[in-house]
Amino acid sequence: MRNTPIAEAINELLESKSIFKNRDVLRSTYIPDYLPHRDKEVDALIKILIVALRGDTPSNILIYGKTGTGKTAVTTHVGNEIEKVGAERGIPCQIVYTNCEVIDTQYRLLANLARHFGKKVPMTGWPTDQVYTEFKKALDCKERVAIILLDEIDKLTKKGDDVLYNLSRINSTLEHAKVSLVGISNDLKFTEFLDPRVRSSLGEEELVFPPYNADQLSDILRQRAEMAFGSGILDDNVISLCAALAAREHGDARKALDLLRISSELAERDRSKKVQEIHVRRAQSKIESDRFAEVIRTLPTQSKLVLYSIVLLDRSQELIRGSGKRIMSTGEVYRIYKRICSMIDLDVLTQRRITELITELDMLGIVNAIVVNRGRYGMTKEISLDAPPDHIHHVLSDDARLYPLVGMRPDSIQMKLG
DNA sequence: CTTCCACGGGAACACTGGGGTG
DNA sequence: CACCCCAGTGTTCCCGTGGAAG
Repeated sequence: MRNTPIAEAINELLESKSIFKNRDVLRSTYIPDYLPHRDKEVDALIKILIVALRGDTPSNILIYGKTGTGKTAVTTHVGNEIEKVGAERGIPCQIVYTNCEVIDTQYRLLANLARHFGKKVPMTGWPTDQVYTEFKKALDCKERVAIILLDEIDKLTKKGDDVLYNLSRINSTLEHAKVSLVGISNDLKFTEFLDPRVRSSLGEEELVFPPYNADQLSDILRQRAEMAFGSGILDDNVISLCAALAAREHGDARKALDLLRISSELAERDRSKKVQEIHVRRAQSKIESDRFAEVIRTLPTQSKLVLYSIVLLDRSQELIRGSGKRIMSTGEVYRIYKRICSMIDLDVLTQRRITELITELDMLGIVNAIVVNRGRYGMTKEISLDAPPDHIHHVLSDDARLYPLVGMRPDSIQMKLG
């Protein structure tokens, strides 16, 4: 039987043995039975939540820690175990996990909770207090303890802390059920802007997860690698390198796992039998540039246009005064923005709005923008690109709406400004 | 002391996608 | 069906404010 070249390539790839035994354990969403170097935190959490199994209401908890310090893993793990033990002993204890980055408004949070307890709530349409009432009714229909995990709780507080206020005092209005809240945040200061009553109620107990150091990260990686690979797949220094690179970034275990997984995938694509240091290095830069491209690609059109303006200015400044510092002001960016907006027939937003979009680009790490006071010459943001302009330009030019602009010379825009 | 330019908070508005009611 | 209500999002409008150069 004859195969086409493509079919042969597919067959070859299929038959070549994967270096993975189990790829999924390298994902940061996988939660192993034992979490290395988190015994203290697990213990503390159990001690607080255990009262749920005696039918009491556990204290509300706030958990802090940078990304990849195991907050979510520890919390969900402990939660699941408590729920399981409760079920075995016939004690009604329910854990509800909510990620507030996805479910980031009062309505959505309450609707989600209500649905969890079996109510049918439409995605939109109802007044919020009706959803709240429905949720309460569903919850209170029998004796139970509900532990509500609010991951990334800081994302919720921006849009009004009314929900948190209502939830934190819900116990006084319940007859049968009991609720305790576990907030997870990577922002230590997020309670600053909270209503003091909410703050004190939410933070009855506080736990802080310290970052992992390189040795601890190595332990975590070794544990996962044992499950993920057969023996002899990883070069000796691969794990310590992943750990070291991730330790440099505030001890982020997610980053460490991503590095290990991506570098193994790269090795596999290379049809290499082993994962080597070079694969880790390549994974490192791949992760970085993928993140960048992804962030830029998913930007709203208006933000893309602002960014495009900045890229154009960045280039033209180079033309004008050689390789200068390439710093521009909001006013300059806005002038260019208006120009190219009309060129591609898009609504021109106000400068007030553009200021905000620039601030967002700054927070995404695509540009640098610092506010300065230039005395007689007023106040502005000093803006500069924080990534290779060509890279940004390349990603931006993939957007169909920006086609008419691609290839336009920066100096032509300068000229048209007159 | 004035002046300049934009920052950034806050209110108000338009619009969307979904109710429920007569 | 028409009609009004609601939450949420993105935006505009208005405006007080900063702080060094002139």
